[in-house]
Amino acid sequence: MYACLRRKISIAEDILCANLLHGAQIFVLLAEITTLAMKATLTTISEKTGYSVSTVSRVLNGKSGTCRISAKAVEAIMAEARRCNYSPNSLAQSLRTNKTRIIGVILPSVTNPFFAEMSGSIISEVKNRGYTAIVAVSMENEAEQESCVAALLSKKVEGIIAAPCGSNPRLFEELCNVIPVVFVDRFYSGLNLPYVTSNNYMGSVNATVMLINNGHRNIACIQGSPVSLPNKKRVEGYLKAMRQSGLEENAVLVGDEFSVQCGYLETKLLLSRDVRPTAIFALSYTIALGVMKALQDSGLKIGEDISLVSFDDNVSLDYMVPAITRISQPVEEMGKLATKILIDRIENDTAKSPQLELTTKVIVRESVRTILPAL
Amino acid sequence: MYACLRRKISIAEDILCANLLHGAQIFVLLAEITTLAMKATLTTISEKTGYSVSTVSRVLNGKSGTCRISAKAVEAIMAEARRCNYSPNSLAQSLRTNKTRIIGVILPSVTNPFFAEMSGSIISEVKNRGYTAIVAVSMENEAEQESCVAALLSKKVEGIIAAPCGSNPRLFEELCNVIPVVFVDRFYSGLNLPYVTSNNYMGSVNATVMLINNGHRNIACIQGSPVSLPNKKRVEGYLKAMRQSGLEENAVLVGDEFSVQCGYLETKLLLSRDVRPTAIFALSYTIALGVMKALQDSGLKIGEDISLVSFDDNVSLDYMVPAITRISQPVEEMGKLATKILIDRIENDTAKSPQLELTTKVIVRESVRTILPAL
DNA sequence: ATAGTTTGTACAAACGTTTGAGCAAATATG
DNA sequence: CATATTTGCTCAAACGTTTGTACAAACTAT
Repeated sequence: MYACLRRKISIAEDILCANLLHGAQIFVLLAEITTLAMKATLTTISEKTGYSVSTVSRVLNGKSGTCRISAKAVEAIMAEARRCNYSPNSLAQSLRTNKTRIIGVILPSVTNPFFAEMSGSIISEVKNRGYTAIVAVSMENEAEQESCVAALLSKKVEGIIAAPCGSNPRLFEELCNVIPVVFVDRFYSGLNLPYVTSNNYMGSVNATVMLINNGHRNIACIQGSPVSLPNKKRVEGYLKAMRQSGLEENAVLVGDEFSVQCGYLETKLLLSRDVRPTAIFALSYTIALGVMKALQDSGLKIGEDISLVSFDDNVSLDYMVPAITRISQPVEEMGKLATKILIDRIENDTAKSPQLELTTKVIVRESVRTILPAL
Repeated sequence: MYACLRRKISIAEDILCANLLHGAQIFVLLAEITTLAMKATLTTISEKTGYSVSTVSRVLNGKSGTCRISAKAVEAIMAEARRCNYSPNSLAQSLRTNKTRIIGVILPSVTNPFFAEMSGSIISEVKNRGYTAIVAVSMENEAEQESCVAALLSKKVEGIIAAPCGSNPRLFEELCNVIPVVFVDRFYSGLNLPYVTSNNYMGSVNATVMLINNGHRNIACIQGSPVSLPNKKRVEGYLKAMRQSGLEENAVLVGDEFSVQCGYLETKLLLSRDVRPTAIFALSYTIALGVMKALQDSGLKIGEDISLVSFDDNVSLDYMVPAITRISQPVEEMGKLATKILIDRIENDTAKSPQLELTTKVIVRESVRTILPAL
C-alpha cells in the first residue's frame, strides 16, 4: 500500500549514502518524507506534545470546552495535528463508537439514465449530510441483490436505500430488523416500510387521458417487467383511464421487459395486427427507443401516422424528430428525500418513516397527433 | 440503529407479560429475536463453543489446516457460526490488518452517460475482485475534488481510480505518495502515473478524415472544456487531419464546455458566418445534442443540408433521424482495465503501472453526406 | 522409562479511537 | 488554616479482529 512511499524513502536513503558530506540537508529531506510516511495518530501527537492520548482526542473532537482543557494544550495539540496533517482513522472511530456514517445504496443498475440520476442525487445528498455512500448494483438479479446486502452489512453501513428487484420481500423483511431501510422508486406493498416513489398510477392515467382527449381510441401500451411495482401501477393507470372512457375493449397491453428490444419487437407485432393502434404508450424510455426504431423501419411518421408517449424523462427525447411527449418523474427529488428520511431515522430513532408518492409531470412535445372525431 | 429490533423485543416482552401461561412458546420467540439482536462476534462464538477467540478466528478464516485444529473444533465452531449468522466486522478486521479492501473512485459526474457507464463498469469489476468501491463525485470542481480525496482517505481506501478535473496536478501528485492512483479517461501528462484512456487523438483524426474523404472542406469543430486532456487530444487530431489535407485555413474551432448549451450556441454562431461549414464535428455527445437542436431550429436537415459527427457513443444516437455517425470509446473496457491495474498494484507492489490508450471505433450511420467534388 | 516430537489449544498484544472515572494541584470558601 | 470546589489532565477499558508465542497433553522413538 505504501509502496511509492517506501520507494521514495529508499531513494532518499540512496541519496544519503551518496552524499554523506551534505548530511544536514539530506536529513531535512528525510524528515519531510518521514512526516508523510509516519501516518499521524493520536499516539504520535500525544508523544510529540507530551499530552495524553485522551486529551489529544478531546481537543481534536472539539471537546476542549466541555472538558476543561487549557488553552495552551489546545494550541499545542492543534498545531501538531496540522503540522503532521492528522486525519482520524475512521475505522478505529467507527469500531469504538459503533457509528460508521456510511449508508448503503442498492440499485438495479447505474447506467440506466433513471438510476444514474438517482445515484447522483443520493451520493450528493448523503455527502451533504456528512455521510458516505456505498452504491451496490443488483443487476435486477435477486441473488446478486442478496450479495450486495451482505457486502454492505459487513461494511457496517448504518442504513440502506434500495430500489429492490424481484418480487420476494424476504430479504428486506429480515434486513429491516437489523438496520433502517428506505425504498426508492420501487417497494414491496406487503412491507410497511418507508418509501419514496412517484405517482406512477396518476402519471399513467394522465398520459392515457391525454391521448384519449386527442381523439385516440386504439391505444396500445407496452409494459416493462410485470413484477416491478412502478410498472404495475402504470399498467393500472392505463387500464383505469381506458375503462373510464369506455375503451376497455380497445385496451392492448403487451411487453414484459424494460428494454429497447422489447419495445422494438412488440411494436412490430402491434403493427401487424388487424386493428392497428393509433397511439403507443411506452412505459419506459428504453421501450420508447425500441418503438421509435420499429416505427422508422415501417416508414411510419411519429406524430403523424402514429402517436407516441413515453414514461420517464430523458434529455435526448427533445432531440428526436419529432420531440417525444413524455411523463417525467422528479428523480432527483426522490433521491434527496429518500436520503433525508433515512438519515433522519438513523439519527433519531423516533423520526417518522413516511411513504411518499411525488407527482409526475406531463411534458408535452410533438409526438401526439390530434385525431378529429369521424362524424 | 437497532431501533426496530428494540421495538420488536419490547413487543415480545409485552406479549410475554400478557401471556405468562404460554411461557415456553414465548421463550422461543424471544430466543429467535435475541439471536438476531445479539450481533455475533468471535467472542460470542468463543463463549458458546468453549474454544478461545483465536481458535475461532483461525477456523473461520479457513486456517484450520495450517494451524492444526481438530476436526471436532472446526465442526463445532462452524456450526455455531452458521447458527448465529456470523459475519465478520470489517472495521475490526481492517483496523487490525491494515487492509480495508475498499477502493475509491472519483468521477466528475455520474449522470453523464459516459461516466455512468464508467462507474457501472468499475463498480462491477471491483466487486468481482472482492473489493468494495466508494464512488465520489467532484462535479468538475477542484475544491470538491479535494474534499472527495479527503473523505476517501479517511475511509482508508487502498487505492483510487480518478478521472480528475481541473488542470492542477498538485492534489494527485501528493496523493500518489500515499496510495496507488490510476487515472481513467483523463490524466495529467506531467505526472508519470498509470492511466487508461482511449486514443482520442486518432479517433478525432479518423472522424475528420472521414468527413474530408466524403468531400467536406469546411469542417467546424465544437470543443468542450479546453483544459480537459481528452478534449485537447481531440482538437489536436482534428487540426492534424485538416493540416494534412491542406485544409488548415478552413479549420474552425469553437466552443469551451461539454454541454448541450455550448453546442447549441456555437452552432447558431457557425450558421451565421459568411462561410458556412458543410459539416460539424461535435467533440461530445452533449454538444452534439445542442448542435442538433440548433440545426432543427434553422430547418437544416442533418445528412442532407449539413453533416454531423459526434464523439462518444450513446444508444439514443441511433434513434435520431437520421441516426448520428460517431466515434465510440470502449468505456466499459477502460473501467475494467483501470480497476485491474489498480488492484494488481495494491496486491503486488511490483506490478507494472502501464499507460494505456485503447482504440476508438467509428460507428457509421446516416448523418454524413457525401459531397461530390465540383469539377 | 526417557527424551523428543507433534498436536491442539490458549494467552496476550496490537490496530486507533472514545469515554467514564479518577486524581493531583490549584483555587475558592468558610 | 482547614475544607470544599474547580481545573487540567491521565488511566484504563473497550470496540472486534489477527497473529506470534507459549504450553500442556498426547504421541513416537529410543
